[in-house]
Amino acid sequence: MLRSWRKRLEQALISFVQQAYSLPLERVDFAVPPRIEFGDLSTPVAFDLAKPLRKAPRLIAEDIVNKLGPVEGIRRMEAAGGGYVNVFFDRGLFAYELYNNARRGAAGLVADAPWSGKTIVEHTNINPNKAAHIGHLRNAVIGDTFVRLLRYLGERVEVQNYIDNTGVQVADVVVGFLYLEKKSLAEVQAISGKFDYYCWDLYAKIAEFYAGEAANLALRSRTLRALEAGDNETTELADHISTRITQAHLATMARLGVTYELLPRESDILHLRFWEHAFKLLKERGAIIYAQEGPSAGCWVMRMPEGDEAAGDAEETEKIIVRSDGTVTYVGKDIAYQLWKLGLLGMDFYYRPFMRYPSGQRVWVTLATPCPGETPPSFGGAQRVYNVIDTRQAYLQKVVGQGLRALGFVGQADNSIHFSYERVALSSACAAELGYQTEADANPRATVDVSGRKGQGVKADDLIDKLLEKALTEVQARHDIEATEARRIANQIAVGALRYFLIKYARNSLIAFDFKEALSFEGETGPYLQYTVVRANNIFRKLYEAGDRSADQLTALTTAPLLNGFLEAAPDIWELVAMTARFSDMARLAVQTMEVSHVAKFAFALAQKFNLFYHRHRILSEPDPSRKLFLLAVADLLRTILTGGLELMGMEIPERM
RNA sequence: GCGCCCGUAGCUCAGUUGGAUAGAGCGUCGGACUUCGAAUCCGCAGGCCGGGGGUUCAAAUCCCUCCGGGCGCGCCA
Repeated sequence: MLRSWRKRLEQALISFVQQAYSLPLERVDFAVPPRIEFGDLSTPVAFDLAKPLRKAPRLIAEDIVNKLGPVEGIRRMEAAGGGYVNVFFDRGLFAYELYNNARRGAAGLVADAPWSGKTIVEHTNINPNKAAHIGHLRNAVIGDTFVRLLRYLGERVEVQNYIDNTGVQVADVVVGFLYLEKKSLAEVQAISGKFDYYCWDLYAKIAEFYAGEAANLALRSRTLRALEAGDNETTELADHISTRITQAHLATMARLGVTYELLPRESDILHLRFWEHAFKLLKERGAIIYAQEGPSAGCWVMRMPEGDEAAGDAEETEKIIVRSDGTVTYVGKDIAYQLWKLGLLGMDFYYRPFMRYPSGQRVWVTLATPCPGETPPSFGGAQRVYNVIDTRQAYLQKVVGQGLRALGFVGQADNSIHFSYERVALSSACAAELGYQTEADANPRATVDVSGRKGQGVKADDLIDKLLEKALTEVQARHDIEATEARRIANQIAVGALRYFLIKYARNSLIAFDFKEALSFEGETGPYLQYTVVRANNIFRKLYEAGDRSADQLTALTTAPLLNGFLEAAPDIWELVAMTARFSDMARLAVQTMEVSHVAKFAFALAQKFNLFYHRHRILSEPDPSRKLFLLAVADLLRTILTGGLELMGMEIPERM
């Protein structure tokens, strides 16, 4: 809605500049003034006109203010500072329209029509050979929040979680079971308890096993080849491991409200010969070549230009795509997968249902052979793909893009976007707490890497359990309610705290994980936001309990003149109202910049404003009925918008806190 | 060596396409619960935005350079 108001003003300014100065303007930029006294919108347009008009910006601004004439919804304008044009809305009219839109529900908030085509977001992508840890959670929560943002803006989104079930990491655990623990498939199947935790420990032992005897490392290559060939006992064991671990990952993510639609498996890319097809194309185009000599002799490699070629110091590095033992690296398989995602491969998977969420939503998994039963939805073939992968893989993503370009898919390569983010490391204190380093080693400024290979990290389920336990204590300290209800609320709080913690940092910022911060429920945290909405909801619950039904017809009773009277007299409340209008702008910005932390920062700022409002104005005991109506409308607007913000972040609103 | 990222208050971090007096949280200290629930609110203190140069009417933001830190450059992913 704010956008249409802005548009109206922009049009008026453009035609005025055309008329008065005979200058064509394509667009006018607007900003939110730093303080509410400066108005509701501000434009530096006079600064841009200063040069062509050879006139001081301040004078141009005054000219615009004096001569522009009336614009619907604009109460007044003024020239300010060195040449800003500050614009003041008709507060009543604005609030009235805003409130009526919001009351229509989510649809009232959505501003954009969907553009044609489908968007695939690929996230999580944990190697299915061990339990998920805190680093994986950051990926999944950022990815899931981004998906919610895209859907809010009206885009058609398909969520994929790639299962790398034929890679070295799975092979390592297979080797661990077969040769280190000497277990048969049946024995592995019989392992009870948390299988992902069991594999976490086993995987941590494998490096030592390889280092022990030279022959041990050959077992990895042998296992890897068996996995690619398929249809053997080794593959059966690997399938059991990766499927069981994938189930564990999906269960962990479901605890946080993160869901998927398709699990594309790497083994199917191989067995359906997606890779062979892509390999053929790459060879035909000369995108990859066979290395006769040098360190990569016997491998198929892609040449990557490096340095400034024009300057003549063009050095080339080689990226191995097919190993000398004939197996394919991750990059090779990813090129084939990207081609499929963008609908460029001309081949498709087979599918079967993998599991069903409590909501009824279904997750599908790819297959290499036809499967009778339900017809799957149409997967793949997207116009645009976001790959949520941490920044350390930027080089590999570049190689994959290079591969697509070499095949002639230049525009499509640009539409396959690396959604890059920094990793989570352990703070020094945290690493010491977990016994990964001694107090003496601890450098308070440094961090310790999370490493699945070393078995170092905070496991996702452990962290969620810890949050849950703390939340339960807090809930029980405040309310005397039955156990299941307390647990449900504690769960909502735990999830809110964790998701907010993982979203509030900009994606470029490395998170030094610290239990004290992650487990905090005060200040800039998820529970703070939830508490804010709970407070607002309580007002309406109390009202209802007292038999007051006026809230049911708030919009009918709340007229623009009534709103205007109060809003003109209360700049702090107007500031709160005006801020809620920026919700859609914020969502658009978050998608444009691929920065989900904007949602977090916006929601927090809004909650702060509301808590201040809540503190200053007592609503239920307000004696003036029309003022009470006004305050109720403000609280109602706020809780609607803030609830929408929390939904974007995957946070639920507890009944009480 | 080459490439990418970062450096803002004691600590952890925000800061829209360059815009008006650089903001939060935590921590410290001091206040506010007979009130719609204090998981809250208010106040105090705390900054050559790593250094230097440049572009601009305007730089924390863009360019150059130096210093300090992280990551990548595997027949792992």
